[in-house]
Amino acid sequence: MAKKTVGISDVAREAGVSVGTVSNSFNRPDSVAPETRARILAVVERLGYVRSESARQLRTGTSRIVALLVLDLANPFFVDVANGAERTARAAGLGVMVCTSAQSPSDEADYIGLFTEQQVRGVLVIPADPTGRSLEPLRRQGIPYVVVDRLVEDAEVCSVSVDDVTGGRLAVEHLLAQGHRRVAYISGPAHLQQIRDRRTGALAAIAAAGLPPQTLHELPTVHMTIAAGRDAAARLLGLADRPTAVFCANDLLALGLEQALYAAGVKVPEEVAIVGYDDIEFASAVAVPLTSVRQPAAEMGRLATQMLLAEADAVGGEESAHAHQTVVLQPELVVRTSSLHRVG
Amino acid sequence: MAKKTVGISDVAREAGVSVGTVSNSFNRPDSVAPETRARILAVVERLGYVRSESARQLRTGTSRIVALLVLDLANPFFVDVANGAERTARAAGLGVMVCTSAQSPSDEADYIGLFTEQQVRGVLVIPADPTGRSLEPLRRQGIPYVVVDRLVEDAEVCSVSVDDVTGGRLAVEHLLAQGHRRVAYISGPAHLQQIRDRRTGALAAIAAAGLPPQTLHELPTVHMTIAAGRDAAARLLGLADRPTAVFCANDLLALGLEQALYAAGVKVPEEVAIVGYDDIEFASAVAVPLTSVRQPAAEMGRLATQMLLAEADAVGGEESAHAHQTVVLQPELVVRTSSLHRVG
DNA sequence: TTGAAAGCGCTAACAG
DNA sequence: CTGTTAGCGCTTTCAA
Repeated sequence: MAKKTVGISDVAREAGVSVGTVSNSFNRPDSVAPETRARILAVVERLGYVRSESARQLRTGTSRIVALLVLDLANPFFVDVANGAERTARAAGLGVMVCTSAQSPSDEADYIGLFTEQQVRGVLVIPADPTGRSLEPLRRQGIPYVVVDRLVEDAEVCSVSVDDVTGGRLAVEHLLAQGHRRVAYISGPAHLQQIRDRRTGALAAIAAAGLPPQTLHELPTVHMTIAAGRDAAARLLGLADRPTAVFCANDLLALGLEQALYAAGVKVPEEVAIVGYDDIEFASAVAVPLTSVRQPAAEMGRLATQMLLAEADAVGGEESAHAHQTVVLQPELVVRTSSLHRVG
Repeated sequence: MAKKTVGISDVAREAGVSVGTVSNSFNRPDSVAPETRARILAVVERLGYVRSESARQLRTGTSRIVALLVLDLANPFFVDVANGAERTARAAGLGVMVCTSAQSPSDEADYIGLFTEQQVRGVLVIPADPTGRSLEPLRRQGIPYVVVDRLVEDAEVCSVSVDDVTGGRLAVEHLLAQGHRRVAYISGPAHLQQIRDRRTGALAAIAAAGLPPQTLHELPTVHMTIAAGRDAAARLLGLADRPTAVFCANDLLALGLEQALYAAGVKVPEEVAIVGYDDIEFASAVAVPLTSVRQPAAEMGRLATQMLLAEADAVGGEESAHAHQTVVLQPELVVRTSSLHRVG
């Protein structure tokens, strides 16, 4: 039963060459005579030889997997980011380890610990810990990482994010252009920069239109889920001077809101217009399709991975000072039915 | 810049002990004097020592990560499976590498190759290759794996799946009970056992009701996505004797269908009743909530992981013949508005 | 309870 | 073009 695992030396013996030549036939094929190489490959095939990554890694000091730590795969937005990352990494011959921090800084720290022990090639992280302290081990171990979906000013780290101020502005500009003068902002945890930035953008749009800040009525949520969106609907309907338009901090909230409004007999967009955020696929799949601020999620994953690999190569190769960069992508408003109704 | 990475020998020297003792203080704490251990830990802390997994793995022959290969994270059903698996693995101190085969047998084969090279602890796989041939390398390498979401009769492998015949039966029984006598089945690729099983269940319900098989009108799709659901709606509406009820092979199809029907002015459930499959969160988040056959996705991920770890332990430990098992979970019908209207 | 030493399987010089 | 060889950092007997 205990069939001894076949190693490089077995192949060498069987092919009548040295282990070095076998190794070369894999890693520098050109330095091996074609005929020898063919013979080796045949033996590899016959014996079912499989390289041991752990041995290679121990030797070379670098693994062939990159880690991606997201907050929550239940939000399709993060799935899109993951897909973009996975495709890019695979194109480079690397595997991606997708993990979920569930927004928990301690889970995040655990995973970061795992990644350092694995000596992964690099990590893409959407930070759960606002202090950024949990990323410290990566820096200490010299493991490249890029922060995704968060703007990081620190010149010592790469980051890819989307301009949330613009996103918020686009959303509310659109609403104001439809004639709305009382807008609710169903938001999320105040400690999230994104939530603050989108509010800033929203207020900028309001100011630009010559309206008072009170035009925006914020309804914060804790979880930014569909359920939270339903709850927010109840609060919205309870408001004295009910807003005629709502800007939601993500599509999950918007979906929950739209459903609850429907259940309450409140017409969308006639009585309440809605704009969501992220433009997840489900946003366009409901009866009254959702207007949403589209974030280039897959593109973010792709770019982040490219930057990560570039940094990893720089570290691996020359000590050429890798220039950390901060990329900020632009969002885009996708107008659909949920906001298409002029008022006033 | 090139700060030499600190290894176990650095810790040993600094703590005035041998490397063996340092290793023991991690792996068999009880065999080390508490005082010695404390001293070592202090040094570890001070030096920021991190174990090298690759070295451990090379030595012990087994890694601390399990792989999960799903078809497509865009379907929340698979995300739920992944979450169940991830939680269970983490509880066991293992990391999970979630990968996507995009339904492509060749991508699947590539990933399986990666997993064998990594010598992962085990793999959970939702097969994309119906022949099961791409899993051969795992078997050859002696890497434990369990097949998820597919029934595998083979006594040589563990599998966890859900009873699709029952699922199909539940869905159509419900529809017939509402008085429907013409039911459409918006299905998927015929090579999928699930698609066939659900049809079998649907037909069984029809037969049990004393109705002819023609009662079921199948509309196959290629992709089982929201877009495919919209397309199917068009086909449905073009039918001569239009069915009054539709059973969809998954919720994505059902969502697309419901949206298209709404756009066409066809009332759900009054004119057409709908039952979906999977009970993803979004199914209950739309204006007319979807009746759906719930599959215990997270439970499947959890169970599969447990079985995998059990098998891995069996392999690692004694040669105690691990008893492969085939677990079949039961689905459950969740009735919501989309099917609540009596006809006839 | 601790130390010494033998590799795990591979890559990358360096010789030939 | 190919062979030899020295480790990569750790775990694990085996002695002391």
